[in-house]
Amino acid sequence: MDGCPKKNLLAEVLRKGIVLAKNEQNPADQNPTEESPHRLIEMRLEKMEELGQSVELYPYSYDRTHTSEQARSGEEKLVADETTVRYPGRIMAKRGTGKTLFVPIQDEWGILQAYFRKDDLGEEKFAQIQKLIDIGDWIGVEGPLFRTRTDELTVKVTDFTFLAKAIQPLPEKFHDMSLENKSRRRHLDLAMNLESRERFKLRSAIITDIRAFFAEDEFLEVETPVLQPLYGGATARPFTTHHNALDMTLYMRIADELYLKRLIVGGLEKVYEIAKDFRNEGMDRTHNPEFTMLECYAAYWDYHGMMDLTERMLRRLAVGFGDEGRVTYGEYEMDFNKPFVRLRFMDALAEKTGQDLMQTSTEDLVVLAKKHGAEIKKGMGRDKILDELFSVLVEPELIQPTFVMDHPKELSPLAKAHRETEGLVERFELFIAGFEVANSFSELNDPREQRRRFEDQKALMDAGDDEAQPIDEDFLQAMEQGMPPTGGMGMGIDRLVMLLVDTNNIRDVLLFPHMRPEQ
RNA sequence: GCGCCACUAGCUCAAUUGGCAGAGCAACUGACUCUUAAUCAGUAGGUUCGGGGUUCGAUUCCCUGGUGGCGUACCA
Repeated sequence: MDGCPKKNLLAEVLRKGIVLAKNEQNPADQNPTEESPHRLIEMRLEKMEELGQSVELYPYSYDRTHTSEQARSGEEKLVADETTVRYPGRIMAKRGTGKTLFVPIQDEWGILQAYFRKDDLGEEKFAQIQKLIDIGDWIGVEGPLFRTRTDELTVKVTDFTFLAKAIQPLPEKFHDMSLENKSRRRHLDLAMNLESRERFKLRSAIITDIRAFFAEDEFLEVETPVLQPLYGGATARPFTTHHNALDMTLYMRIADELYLKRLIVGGLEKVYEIAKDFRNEGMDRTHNPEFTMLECYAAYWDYHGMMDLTERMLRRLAVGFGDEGRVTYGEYEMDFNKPFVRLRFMDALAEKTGQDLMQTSTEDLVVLAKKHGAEIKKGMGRDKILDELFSVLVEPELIQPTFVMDHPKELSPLAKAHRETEGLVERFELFIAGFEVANSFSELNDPREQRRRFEDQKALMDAGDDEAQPIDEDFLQAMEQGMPPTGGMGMGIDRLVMLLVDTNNIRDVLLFPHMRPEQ
């Protein structure tokens, strides 16, 4: 094998070839990197220059008479009346047969095809569209509508206006872009994928409908600070920033809860905010560093009131955006028309384990949890073990909308103690398709108790827990002014949208998800 | 954070044991007056993610850095 003559000969020839190529290259090629990478762009710039000699390259406006949708819906009358339409959009393809040219033009609502004929347009104009105007450019076409032999609604172009040049080429049209490319260059994703457009329009419509829902219920939409001198209302690490004029540290909010409660103290009885929150934590399929959170608070309500509100809201969304109240998510089919299941936390565990765990000793609880495959770490409190057990035994089965209520106390530092059962709090979480959609409490409004809990948090913080909350004296002072009984609810809007548009990746519902910088 | 996998033309992807880096779309030239993934003939396009190593020879094997995907952990 080693001395194979054929092999050595081949190697020698190849080596010579490489040396030759190098020798050729060195003297001749002064600028080897200059030429190739942008050849497509250079080509387009050249065409642009030529086109610029006869038309305005970047005109200021265009008078549209019809969108693609309006042209389609009004076709019968438009064709009968031989109405001249003026239709602008982006060129998505060019199909020429020498002296004719078919050009699909896309606007926000879809694609309408345009038909260019040399005989109709004359030599110069036809040469423009055929030679100088590229896929990706924007034009407005003018002419009557007709149906082609293959029954495609088409603008028969009598004149057209150049609207803007695309120096960059569009991506290839019949393969999907990678999720990375879609997320990094959303403008291309939106240009190429109408279903992506529809998804983001749906997100917008969902949020609009949520606002309408709260307006009908006479909630007041408010805005509270994003930049906060102290962060709170959740357990999470914050982003930190600096105010130059005041020379002070400010934090991006991790929640708006503490400010909304001050409004309740002030006498605004029903408030809500759709807030961007920021948490300095890991990113994955279901977490983005900035995300949209709905929080609402209502004076004189408890968590039962919030449960009713949450159920009404989600049923409305499922009717509006699902199939008559039914929503498909992956392999699951949920029916929002039926009353949501209401399941007490401890009852669910009792049913799964066959015993009342309120009475079980912590030692027995650890044994039980391990038996069911829950991960038990040192230092976990009794309630934390219950939570682990719950997430292993119960959560995966919560496909239909289900309120899990009355949690153990340790898990819920912001909730009011349960009015009947010792050791529990008045809280609910809404689970749908196996993940948590909403979280709600009868809000704690005793300032002495609130101060104790802040001090517990402070102790955790001093012990090195970087997710613990600092003591917020301003908030405590507001609470000392007296907050009426209040129900509060928080809902992750991004995850709600994921559910309604049936995707398992948060990047599909965020126009510009956070990405690591390229290179 | 950790683990596994991926990165090749503007885009989507090939490339046998380590042996001349390819296709489709987009682009360019030409033909074609109802096309619709138009068609036909031809042309051009590459730092194979960066850096190092092994080898006569690396897209391929090893090390290292980057980015991404999936899983997992933490977490609304």
